[in-house]
Amino acid sequence: MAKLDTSEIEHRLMQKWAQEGTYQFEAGRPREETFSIDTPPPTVSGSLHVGHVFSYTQTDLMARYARMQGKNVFYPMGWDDNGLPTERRVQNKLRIRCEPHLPYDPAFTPDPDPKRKDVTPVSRRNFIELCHAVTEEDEQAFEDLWTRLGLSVDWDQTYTTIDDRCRRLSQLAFLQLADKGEVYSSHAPSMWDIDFRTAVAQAELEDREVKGVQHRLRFGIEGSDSDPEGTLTVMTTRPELLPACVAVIVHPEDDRYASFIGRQAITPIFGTSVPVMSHPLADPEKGTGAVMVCTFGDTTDVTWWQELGLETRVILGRDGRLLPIAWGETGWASTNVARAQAGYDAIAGKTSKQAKVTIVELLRDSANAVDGSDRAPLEGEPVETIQQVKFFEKGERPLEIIPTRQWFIRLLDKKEQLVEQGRKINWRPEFMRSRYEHWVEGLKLDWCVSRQRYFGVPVPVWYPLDANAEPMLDQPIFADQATLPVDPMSEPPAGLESHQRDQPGGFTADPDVFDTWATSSLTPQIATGWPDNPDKHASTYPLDMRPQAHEIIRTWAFYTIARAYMIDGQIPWENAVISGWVLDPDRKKMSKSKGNVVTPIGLLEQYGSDAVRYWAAKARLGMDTAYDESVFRVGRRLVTKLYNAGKLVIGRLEAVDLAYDQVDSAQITNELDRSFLAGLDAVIVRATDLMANYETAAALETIESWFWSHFTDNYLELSKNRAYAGDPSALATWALSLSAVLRLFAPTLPFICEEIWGWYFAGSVSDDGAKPAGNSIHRCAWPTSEELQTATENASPDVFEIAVETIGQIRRLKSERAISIREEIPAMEVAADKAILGQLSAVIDDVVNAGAINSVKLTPSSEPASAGTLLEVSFP
RNA sequence: GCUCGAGUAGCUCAGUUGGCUAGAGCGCUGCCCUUACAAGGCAGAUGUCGGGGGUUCGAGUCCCUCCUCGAGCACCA
Repeated sequence: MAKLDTSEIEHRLMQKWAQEGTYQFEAGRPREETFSIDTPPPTVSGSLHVGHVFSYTQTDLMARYARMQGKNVFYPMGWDDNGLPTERRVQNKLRIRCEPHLPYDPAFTPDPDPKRKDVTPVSRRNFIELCHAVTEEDEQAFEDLWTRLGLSVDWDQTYTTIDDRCRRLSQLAFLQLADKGEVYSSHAPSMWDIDFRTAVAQAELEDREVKGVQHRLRFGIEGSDSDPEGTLTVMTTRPELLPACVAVIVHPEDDRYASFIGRQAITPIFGTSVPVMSHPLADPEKGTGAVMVCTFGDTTDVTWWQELGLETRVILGRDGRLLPIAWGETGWASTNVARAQAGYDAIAGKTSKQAKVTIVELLRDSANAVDGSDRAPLEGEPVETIQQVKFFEKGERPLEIIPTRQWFIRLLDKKEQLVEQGRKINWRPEFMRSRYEHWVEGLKLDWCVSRQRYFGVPVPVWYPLDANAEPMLDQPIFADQATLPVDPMSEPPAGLESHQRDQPGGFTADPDVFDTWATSSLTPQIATGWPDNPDKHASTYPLDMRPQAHEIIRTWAFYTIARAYMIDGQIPWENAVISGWVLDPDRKKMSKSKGNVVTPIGLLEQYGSDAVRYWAAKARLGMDTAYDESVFRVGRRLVTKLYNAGKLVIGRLEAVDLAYDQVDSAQITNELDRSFLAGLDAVIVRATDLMANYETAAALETIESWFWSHFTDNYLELSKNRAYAGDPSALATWALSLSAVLRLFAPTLPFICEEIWGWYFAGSVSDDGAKPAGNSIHRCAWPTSEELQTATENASPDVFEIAVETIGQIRRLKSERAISIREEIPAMEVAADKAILGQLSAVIDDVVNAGAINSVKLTPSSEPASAGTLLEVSFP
């Protein structure tokens, strides 16, 4: 019991728990005795921030509570290391870039000098090896932080989303879906990031506001050359897509354009003949009411293109630059080939942004864009506007829609069932359910799972090559499920030889990898041992709890529910527990990109792990919380108080050589003690109820406020004299109540509670049910009413409250007179109702002792005391 | 535009199914070194419960409406 040194305690206990396997999952115990958690595998992209500390602590509270309820807690940890964030981090950190066509160089070592301007191209295999090396380093740092924070994770249950088992399960789950006809590949317009050069899924899109300029483009109408009214004007923010125009759409009931429907319009400059058609999605209120459809400017274009069977004229390449296009007899048709080609050559090879500028200049300069007329193709002045544009959530330039071949998992045919699955899950807080439902109901696309990247789980597919070495994409060769994981880029499919790779009549690999979510949506299966360890799976699945943040309801939660439904028709977990965000004092979300992040390890050093956990535990589930360091200080104060209270109580118990297993609650006969314990009992009942409902913050509030106002500030003060005098009732009460207090705080403050527990309670106690057994408080039972029953029989908390009110008034009188609490007062008078005085008289000795009162007079009064009090204390 | 959440003391927040005089912590003021604790203790001050209307014996809490902030989804020519 030296001076409190939280850092020393933390390091010592971290080691003890690891050595003793305090948090180990016990294989073989039945499902109903198990509490299993589908832990979010954090993205291993460099560093954890204070938001992680916040939400993972909230999960740990539930894990620890369940463990104290006698549950066999299954609390695994995963690292999500596959995917773009890792690739990007490795690229930046090591100054390299993956160039898949390069040969493997076993001797390559990166030069991470940050001053170096250039970037070294490396082979795919080198790149993947370096990704592994970097993530291993990061994962160790993450584990160290979690351990220091006191997460009661079973470190034997870990996985990384790129490890062999995850790659195998990810591929297996995909192949099983292929067997059921739930996956397909198609060459279709897809959301495409031109920087990462990969397709992205609907769930990874986000809208951002971008300044745009609206231009009015005048199209000619075929056969109306001489008619001054024979033009049609469209409005567009993407004039550079004019060569990709395939139709003009108007609303079927728009009278202005009724006579144009069914005729052909001629695009300015390029002289392309495109049909004028009607479709209800054209909004007469917007722009001119007439829209040009391009392949592809936005998702509505895709809809029109599909529903109206329009032509395809793609001009954007995968790098976001305009493709070279030939016009004329063998190329694209135009009423004026030379002019179309000249116009296009001016924009070919440019980015969309550059081409936009050029094409507007061309249109402006063009006096007679429409053949044989003088009508200027640009009408009026451009108008600036703010538009909502779709971005990849990790991207920096707007997404384009580019036709590519991608693999999809069918979801659109399961929307109703997936909403239904969501209704079987308890969402905490409940209102988060609506986020899930809105997302499912708003789904527009199947799940695009292929990515044109490198550090991921390979799509386990090859294609046969025909005699011309062209892949037969409609005849994919799926990998044998017994040989997973497989890398089609380095292994041949069953029945073929490596030398046939990329040869006519041979095979070629699908070069893509899966979307990270395609693997992380399987964490319930990965963690619980599906399908290799059926016993473990049966004893942990479906899991009890999925903790996660609200911004990934549409990705992780949704995909996980969908995968589980397709695998076994079940919900993956009973409870979706949604944490809030940590906001900085300006109420912006704290994130690395905003540069306002505080490093967690520094906080743990400064305030102690328990104090940081206290801050996380005080926040209500699902509520965003402002980052406020004063709460850490409050937590630290609580830790210090517990330490000191523990020192006082245990110091006394040891001074009289009273071991915990000698404590006899039948000796608790003093009314103050009994009444105090009755109040503790009420706190236990309420806290237990709240914890069972995942209301950890409210439970802590209940325990904490009682601890200060009843336990330390009043009960210990009131009973101290008796305890020092060796009164068995007081000593037994001290032992029982401190034991309960430590266990109530143990989930929130695991370090200090374990430390104090070790001074006295650990190992010295019997294993008779209510009394805790074992060497660690974290394997002990959560307090119950039963363990206090002997002492609290027929006791009411009221007597203690009356004593508290009396000592409170004594202190106030002394405070008003500016005298020390120890200063002796010769006489005191208490006026109150007879019944109150009766209760008070049973405990008055403790009150006058604690208040240093020499004599007391109890005066019955028929008048009620002053408003709000039961009694009136005065010093005559 | 639709949906969800939030609005309570200077700050951060709690207020169960309507019920005594609306609470806590921080901060602030004053007092007290009391044998666990000065990294402490005790005491004190502080409110148009976002605005308006309604239901009720009674509304921070229920209903209607409006305002502000945050978020999700949709639209986005």
